[in-house]
Amino acid sequence: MSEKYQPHEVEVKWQRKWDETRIYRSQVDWDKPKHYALTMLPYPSGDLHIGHWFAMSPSDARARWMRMRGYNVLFPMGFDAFGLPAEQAAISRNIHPWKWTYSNIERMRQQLRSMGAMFDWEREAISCTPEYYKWSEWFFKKFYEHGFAYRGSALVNWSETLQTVLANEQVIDGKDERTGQPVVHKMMEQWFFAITKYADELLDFAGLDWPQAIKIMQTNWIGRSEGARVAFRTELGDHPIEIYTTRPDTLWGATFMVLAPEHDLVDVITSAAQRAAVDHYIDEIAAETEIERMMEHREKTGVFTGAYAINPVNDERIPIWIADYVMITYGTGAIMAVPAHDQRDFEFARAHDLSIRVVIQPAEMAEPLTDAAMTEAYDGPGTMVNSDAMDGSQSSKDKGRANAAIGRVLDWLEATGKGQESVNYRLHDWLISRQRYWGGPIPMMYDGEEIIPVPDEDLPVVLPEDVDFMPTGRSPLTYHEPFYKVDETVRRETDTLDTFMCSSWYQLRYLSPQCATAPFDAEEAAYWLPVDVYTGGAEHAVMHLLYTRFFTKVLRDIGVFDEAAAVMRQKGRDPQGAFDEPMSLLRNQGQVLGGERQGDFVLCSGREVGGKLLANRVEVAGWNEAPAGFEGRFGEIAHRTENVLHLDMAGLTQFVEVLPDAEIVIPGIPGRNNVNQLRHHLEIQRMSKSKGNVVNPDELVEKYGADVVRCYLMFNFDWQKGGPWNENNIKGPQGWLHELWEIALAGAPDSAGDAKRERDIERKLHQTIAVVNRGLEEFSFNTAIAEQMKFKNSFKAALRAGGIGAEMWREVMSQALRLLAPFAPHFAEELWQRLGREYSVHLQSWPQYDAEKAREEQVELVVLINGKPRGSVEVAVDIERERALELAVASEAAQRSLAGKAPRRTIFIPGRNGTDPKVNIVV
RNA sequence: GGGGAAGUGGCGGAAUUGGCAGACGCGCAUGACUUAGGAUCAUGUCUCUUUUGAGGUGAGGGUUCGAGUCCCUCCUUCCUCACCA
Repeated sequence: MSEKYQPHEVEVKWQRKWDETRIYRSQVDWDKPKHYALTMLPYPSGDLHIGHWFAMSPSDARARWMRMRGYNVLFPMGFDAFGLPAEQAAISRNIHPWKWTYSNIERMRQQLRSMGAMFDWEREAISCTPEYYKWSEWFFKKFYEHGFAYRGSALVNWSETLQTVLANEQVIDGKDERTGQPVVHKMMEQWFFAITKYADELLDFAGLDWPQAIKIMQTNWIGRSEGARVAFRTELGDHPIEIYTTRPDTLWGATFMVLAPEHDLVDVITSAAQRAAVDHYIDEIAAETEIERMMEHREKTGVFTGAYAINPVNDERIPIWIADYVMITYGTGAIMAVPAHDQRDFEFARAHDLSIRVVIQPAEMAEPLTDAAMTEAYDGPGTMVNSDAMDGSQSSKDKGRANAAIGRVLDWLEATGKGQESVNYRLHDWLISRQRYWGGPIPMMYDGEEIIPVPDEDLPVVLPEDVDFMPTGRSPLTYHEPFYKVDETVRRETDTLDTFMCSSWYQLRYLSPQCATAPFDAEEAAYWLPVDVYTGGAEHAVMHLLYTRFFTKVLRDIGVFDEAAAVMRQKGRDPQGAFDEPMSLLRNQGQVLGGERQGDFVLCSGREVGGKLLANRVEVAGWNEAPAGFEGRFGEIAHRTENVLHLDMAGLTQFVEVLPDAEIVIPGIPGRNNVNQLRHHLEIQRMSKSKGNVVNPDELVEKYGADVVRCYLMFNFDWQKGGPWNENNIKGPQGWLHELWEIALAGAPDSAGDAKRERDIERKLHQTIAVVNRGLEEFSFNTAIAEQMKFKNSFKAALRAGGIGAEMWREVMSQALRLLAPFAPHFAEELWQRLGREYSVHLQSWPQYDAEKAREEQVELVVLINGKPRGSVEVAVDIERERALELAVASEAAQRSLAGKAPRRTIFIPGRNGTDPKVNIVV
């Protein structure tokens, strides 16, 4: 009996040895091709989550593969260490954020090491250290000097719970995206980054190999739209009210205007008679949170201001209302309302008895459309009517100038000076300041109204440690006098930087985390940039991933990369485009979800038809046994397709078709229920502490060893999709490694080699190499491992059958272990050593795929009859078309189907890349 | 409501450009070994059918010699933005 594989001893041993021998140290080497592989850095929350393993260990496998293929690979790791949780821990548990963060980092570093990844720890960067945030501050100053950072007043998202403002990107459904607490809009003076200056460039993804979904999300977030700005003046006084519209072709249909309640002009134009009503409405709206304001299917409320505007296109007098369905944050915060052709305006008009005028006659309608006949707004294509000189223009479904009517009106507006063609963005400037302590200080000072940047030689502005964390909600910096009081008149900024700013450039700090004279070393940047492969979660689609693109573009434009570009030229590399985008290729992993959940046990009654129960009543039972005397079917819903339930009762599957009008009784849910509400036992959900379905990676490593966990994560999921956790499946990869261990320790056979059998295993090996390469290339880690399992099966069978000589055995093992090394680094290293090979397997070159060796000699010629496989004939791999047709037609399967007749048609499908050729015979 | 992704065995999931659907693994079944097995090994495992054969990738239609893959209609699920003017 051979020795068992002991993961713990082996893994710790090799982790130490790798450290000691520094085999993962990455250094600039201009003679080697570079590969910068980056995986998103974690926030030091306390413990490494299985999600971190799922994101990082496949990324590590891919980085290792690139390295073995001869690339000089940089695969760094660090911590995104500023942020609110540390501060909350300080307040609630009286522990300093430094201490909390550092002990978490300490712990997570150990957990990361247990993963066996090839992180180069010498390049570790931690965003909350003065050595790091000095350069965050420096960048802030650069942005300020070049007009990309400015202080401005704006309506911002304020979180009462967090006592800070948040960026738009951090607010989801009116709630803070981290804590789920509501936010309110507040007018405040804050620091902004001018990301909107790059709106158009950020819409350009040319040359980026990023997931389509991310590109679309960013495009939607930026929200570019084309239309016109038109100023309506008020009837009394000349207060122009500028509106933005994407439908200038409906200008003649504007029967009223609506301003957002927060609009500046509301106060100016409101009549004395309406003053009380308007003020009352504004107060009501202000008291609402953003969540309430965004409730679906809200009634369209609003009040008349008492003022009238003049529509510049036809000089009509129209009333001005305020309503909360107009958002101050979009466009100009004011709209012309065209109820006939905009659903929201339509609803508002009907609710407040405002007039509706049709100005687009529907294309498909013979009779003129009248407002009385309308039950909803018409926003389809048609002909402009009631629009003076523009009548007859054709309005299509297209947006912008692609629509003839819009184009014509835009020209007319420009020519008459009544309006301008205009592009609008949903994107707002990035609100960068936070009223919190645990962030990078903003290096600015104030002398009264005057803004004074902190001189470079005084950077970094250091976060004071001796502060009190009182549960006031306010940042301790605001009452730490030595910090904010620079001298008698000068006060220091007490707001800190959004942590997303710190993570917008961390890929640069990894290049030279110890560099004291610059944010990064120019030569390192010249060699390593841009990041070649970036992996991480899709939840950062419009925050981090948009910010870091913006950041990179600004740095490029203000010359931060100039020196690196010079080094590139000097080394004979073209810097053109190298600094346009931070990451050339991006892939998102999916999410590991909690395990299966028990489903509903149901009692179904109805009538039996053909082995199936047609149920007219389904009741969800609170127990798992049928009551005595119950007739019908009872069981757990194992599966459901449409209205057919697959009931599992004592391992037997029964089918129940739920009739459309069946009564469905679910305890606790009164009223009519739907078949869709029935839960089958596969329902899965996100892992969370409150659901008690969290998987702890430390325990898994303890139980199975890191390599088994790595292989399980890579093998059992489609990495880009994620899926439910099922620890039973870990037996697959575990058994595979176990068998490999047995094979390796059994040693080389002493039987003589048989040429044909050795050729067979060699062929399989090279076929495996090809599939593993493709799997790693395409982030299809599961197929890369499946193919190696298959190879193990073949090799095992071959060894049992005999005919594999010692030399071939050693050759196969050598290659197989190198294929395995990126996936199971410790295990492969251990066997590599036990087979007497030179340290380290990770310093070996990747097995070279040899197409000639992978080539099959004999293949199956598949005979298809009308496209369905019906037989096969063994033939040579390079069989000619004519010969294949002949053999196929002569085959038994074909003869049977043809029954003496000639085929109507025959099609030869050659075998690609060694796959079987086929002949389709149409009879 | 807009935008996007996806629906394949009991389960996780495979299937280059349309070319043998269900690789690999889990589970399950049978057998072997064992004092024992939640260990290990072997064999089998889409469905129906006696062989033969027939059917089968959410539903329905279409294109094609041939469709999981392409097109149209619909259903379901997930993600995302959301009164976006």
